[in-house]
Amino acid sequence: MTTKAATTRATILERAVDVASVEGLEGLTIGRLASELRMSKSGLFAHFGSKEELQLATIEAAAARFLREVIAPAQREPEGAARLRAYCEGYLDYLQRKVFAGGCFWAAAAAEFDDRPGPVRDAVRAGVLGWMGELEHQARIAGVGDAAELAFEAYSLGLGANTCWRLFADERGFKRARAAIERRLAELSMPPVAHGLGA
Amino acid sequence: MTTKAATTRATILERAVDVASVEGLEGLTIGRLASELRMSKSGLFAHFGSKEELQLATIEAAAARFLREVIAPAQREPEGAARLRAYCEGYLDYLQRKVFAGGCFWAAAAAEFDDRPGPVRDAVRAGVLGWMGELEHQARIAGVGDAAELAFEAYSLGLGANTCWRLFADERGFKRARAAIERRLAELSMPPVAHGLGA
DNA sequence: CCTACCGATCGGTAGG
DNA sequence: CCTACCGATCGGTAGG
Repeated sequence: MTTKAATTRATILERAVDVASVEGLEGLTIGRLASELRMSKSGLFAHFGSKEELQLATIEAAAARFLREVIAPAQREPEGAARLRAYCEGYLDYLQRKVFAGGCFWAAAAAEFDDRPGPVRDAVRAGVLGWMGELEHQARIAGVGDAAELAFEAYSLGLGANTCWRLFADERGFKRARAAIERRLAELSMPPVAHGLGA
Repeated sequence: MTTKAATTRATILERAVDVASVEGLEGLTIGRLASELRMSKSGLFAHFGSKEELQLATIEAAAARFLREVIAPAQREPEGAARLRAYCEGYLDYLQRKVFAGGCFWAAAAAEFDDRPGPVRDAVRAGVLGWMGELEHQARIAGVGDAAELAFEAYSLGLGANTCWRLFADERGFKRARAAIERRLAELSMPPVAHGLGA
């Protein structure tokens, strides 16, 4: 039954996403994944046809999980500043909730493939671009002058919090990222003239 | 001669650092490194004794390069705000100058090993901690209230610029990181009372 | 989805 | 620093 095959495929990919978030998309080996799932290597392999296709399918599954856990909940907030804040909060929450076993899947995949041209890099790029695009879009709606600048800052603070937490087991990165974002958002409600003070 | 062996070892490690910044410390294989350097695998291997020792030596060599290219030049500036700014500028410069073939060695190594306990992770941790510690130390001397917060922000913006540059070939991250840091440093010269406005 | 197998490459060793 | 080799694992295939 094609339904059963689809279920098996989904089971494989849920595990693949967590393995890849810890060991990387290259460290995600077919043999290891198969033995963890108590399947034969070739049985698992048949669902994808090549390691690259497995990597691409894993990225797709990670995107679906990120959408479900971070993007969609924030979309209950009205567009603009409220949704932008919800994205930032939601991202930090998603790290703390360990939605992926090894911290942010995208941060790991981006660092791993950012210098290796090919379909895998393109897929990672599309995922990260989508996230940064959402941040920028909401910043623009919120009336931020340089929305791309704010999106870059929010994105960067998320990366920093992820590194602090995974590398140092230091949860203070979450608080620090929140503080930086809140300070930045607070500035937005200041009258434009106030911005000239320090310049 | 022990001198010749040391020279060979240094040559190996210079290459290893660049390979690792692109392919990762796990993707740094002894066979590949040997063939690139036109050495036998076992000849290269003999310098280190295990792959883990090669990885640790590679991290050491990367630390020396980072010290030479980023830390040391900034240390010509007086301690405090000037040196903090020099660290940030120097870091962004070092990315643009392609001091490592694959962008920031530390960003790549941290993402790769942040979930894998062991000596390699410990060494990466020590390197990143040293960098963040420098930032925090100078922020403290500059009289910043929450020096750790500022160090976290500066560190994060560097990570973000690195990702933009490597993943998207987007140089605007450098400008954006500089803008964010300059805005933040500009706030520091404002009278304390001004900080209360947005709170 | 399985067993059985392929060539290539991995980290590492023996012996010089 | 070399040649020659080891067992294990890699991605992938044949055939069912």
